[in-house]
Amino acid sequence: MQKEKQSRREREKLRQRQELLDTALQLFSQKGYHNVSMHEIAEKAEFAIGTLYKFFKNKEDLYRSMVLEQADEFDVKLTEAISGPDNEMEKICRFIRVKGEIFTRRKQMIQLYFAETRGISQNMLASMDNEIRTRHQRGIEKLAEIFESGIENGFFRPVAAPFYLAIALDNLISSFLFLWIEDPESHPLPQGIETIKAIFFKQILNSGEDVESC
Amino acid sequence: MQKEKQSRREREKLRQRQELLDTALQLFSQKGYHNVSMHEIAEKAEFAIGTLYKFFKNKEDLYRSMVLEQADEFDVKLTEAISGPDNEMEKICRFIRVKGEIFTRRKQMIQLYFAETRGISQNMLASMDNEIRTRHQRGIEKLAEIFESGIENGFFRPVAAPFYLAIALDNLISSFLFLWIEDPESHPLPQGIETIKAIFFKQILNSGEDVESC
Amino acid sequence: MQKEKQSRREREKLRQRQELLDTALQLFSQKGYHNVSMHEIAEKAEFAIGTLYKFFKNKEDLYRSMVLEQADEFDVKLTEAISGPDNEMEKICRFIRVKGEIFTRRKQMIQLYFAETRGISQNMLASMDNEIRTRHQRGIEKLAEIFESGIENGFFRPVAAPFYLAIALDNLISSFLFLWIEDPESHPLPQGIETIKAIFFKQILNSGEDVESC
Amino acid sequence: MQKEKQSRREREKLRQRQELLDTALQLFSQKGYHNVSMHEIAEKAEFAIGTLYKFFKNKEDLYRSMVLEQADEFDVKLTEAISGPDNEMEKICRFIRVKGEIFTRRKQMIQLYFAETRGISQNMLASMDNEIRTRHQRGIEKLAEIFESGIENGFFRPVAAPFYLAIALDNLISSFLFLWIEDPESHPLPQGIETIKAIFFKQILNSGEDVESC
DNA sequence: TATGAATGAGCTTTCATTCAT
DNA sequence: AATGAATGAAAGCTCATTCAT
Repeated sequence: MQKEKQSRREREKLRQRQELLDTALQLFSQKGYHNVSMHEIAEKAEFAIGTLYKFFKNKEDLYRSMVLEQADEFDVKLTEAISGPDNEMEKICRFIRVKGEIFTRRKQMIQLYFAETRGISQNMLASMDNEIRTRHQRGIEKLAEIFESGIENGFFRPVAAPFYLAIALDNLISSFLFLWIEDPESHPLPQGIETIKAIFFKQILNSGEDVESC
Repeated sequence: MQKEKQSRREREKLRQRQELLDTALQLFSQKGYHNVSMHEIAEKAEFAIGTLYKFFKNKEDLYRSMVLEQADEFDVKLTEAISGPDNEMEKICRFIRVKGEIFTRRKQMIQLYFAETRGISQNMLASMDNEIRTRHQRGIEKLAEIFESGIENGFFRPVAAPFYLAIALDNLISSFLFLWIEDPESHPLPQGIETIKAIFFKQILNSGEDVESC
Repeated sequence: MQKEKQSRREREKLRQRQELLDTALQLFSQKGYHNVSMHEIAEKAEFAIGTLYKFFKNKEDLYRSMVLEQADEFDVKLTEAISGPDNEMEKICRFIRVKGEIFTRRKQMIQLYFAETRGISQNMLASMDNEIRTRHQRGIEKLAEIFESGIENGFFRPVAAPFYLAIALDNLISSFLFLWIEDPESHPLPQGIETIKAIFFKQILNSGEDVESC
Repeated sequence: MQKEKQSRREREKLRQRQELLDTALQLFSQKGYHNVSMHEIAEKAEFAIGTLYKFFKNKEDLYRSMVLEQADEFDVKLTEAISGPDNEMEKICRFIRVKGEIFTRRKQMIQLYFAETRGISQNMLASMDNEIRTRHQRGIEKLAEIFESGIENGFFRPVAAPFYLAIALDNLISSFLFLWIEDPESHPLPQGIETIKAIFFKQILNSGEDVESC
């Protein structure tokens, strides 16, 4: 019973922590790190300022935790998408689809994510920066492996190093997703995907038929 | 003589202004807008704080001026690169080359430029933001026109809308340039250019030979 | 008990606020608005600068609050003095007495009050200025009503419009009070009151005896 | 010739000084000491800031000089008014008239003058303050002498000490002048003068006829 | 001699963080 | 354990004053 109570309390604590992280995400992505005060976060999340500092030792820590949490989810999903027994084209199609879904559901997060994965972020924490980059790097490497095995079994043509193919694809996807986010009416997602297929896959696929399945 | 003196003073003033802008660029791109104080800029540039305020009416104005100056140079050069009487492939080759040169000479600036041209920046000035984006947009449109005319006269294959081709190319270039900036040894520029050619141009060119000329 | 605690805290808060207002009054009236810094007020009142800003949202707000508080007390007391069922002469005697008492107790305040009620103050807040003037105006009008009814029932002689009589009396009182404040030994209050009686009341009273009662 | 040139130069200098003082009066009385910058004064007077400092060693000195100059003029005129061989009533009539004229011509100055002659001024310079007060004091004493001699030769009734009569009259005049300045339409000057006569002179004059001559 | 560019002390205000309750 | 009042370092900015030209 003591244990159960303990765990109930702990669950409660985790829930509160999550609430703070969610509020932080919302405010930080809306206004940027320096334009959000700890008081504002505490107030919006309906906690006392002191409580905020029980969960996160300072503003940086809160920001760091929030970004890492977001990156975690991002990476977990993308890794999932390109794992499993399916063939390479299917994996890549799923990669595109999942990346699109994440973008759709979390426009907020994207700003943060890209701010951090690009060399753009001037954010305090070299360490956080590195951690996120490393993770993104690993994602890219996973994707590269797909291309590698795809090339090995004759699915793709070796038009470039697998790593570069992964880089190219990842960025092409992002480009069109950004376009779509900024103006969804003028640039619907399917159009972006079509373009990627037309430019990228027509070139690297040995047989063009499979592209349609995406 | 009076006139000469006048212009000497004015030149001196411009030089000082430029020095301040350079210092500001350096600090802002290293640490981010909110982590640089006006005193820090003044001190680093070896001016009194009051002098800083003679040149720029406030911090925002300084930042704005600095970013716009950078964007100006960026855009002027890129626009130059894709103007003139040459054929489309040559223009695009020059575009790639010039973009690479700019990246090479001004790593600092790039962070800022991308921070602003993407939807990432939560920076105060919607107006500045818009101005830069508009300019970048125009650059893309110029590039799109190249593709359009290239398609019209049978140089390129109409694999996608010219605007999307421009988006794709611009982003592919940036991707590999970033790669190179982060780790020039592992990812030399020529390799990036090769990849772009292999993926992008092999696909859209009607005749493959010209790619070599880049 | 909860309630009591609440009210204790609130009382404490009000006490602190009052302390700040008192310090502000002291410094502002000694040195003038622009010659007192927020840090100086905070230090003298033994609060941290941040605490000062918890109570007043900026310097102007602090000044405004302080002046209005003073004016409030001033006006409340003077209005009280000339209200009630007594005859006109008694009211006016009380007006003189109360005005004297206020001057006695609050030399500081007077400087501020006069700075504001005269056309002298170039103080930022037209609104505050107006509010205080309006209030002073109302006080004068009340006094004028006394003269009016005093004239109606034959107590005073209609030597001038009631409003002008009020103006004249109010200023005569102030004149002698200032004299006394500047040098109480040479110009004791009773002498001033005697002079007002001799000049003003001898002239407007229908029967001279009542003057003695003041 | 050298001398003449010298004096021409000196006259020129004086003219410039006067121009600066005039500009200073205008700005200071409009906006208050702390809301006017030395640059603003220099610019409005069309002098270089350095030149301003050639004439006045600092802001305080400029302000001081300007106020004293104004007070000088004020006092000179009022002293003139109550000097000469005329009888007391005529002198006092002239005093009222001249004070009115000064008010009329120089609303600006009045604010400053009163700000300084009352205990109101929190202005830096105790010395200036004292000088002006002393001067004002002397003016009052001159007026008191009039009353004294007027009493001596039976012109006025000794209803109060001459000094207090002077104080009372001076303040009554100011009161109605202020009233008139604030709202000339509702409170024309003649009405104020009538009231002073009715209240003050009816009481202290031995023979009422002369009042009309004012 | 007149100029005005340059200076930097000092102002108001914000906000991350602490700690007594 | 949770609270939020209190703290004070540090920011952006102004302006009186100086001094090289």
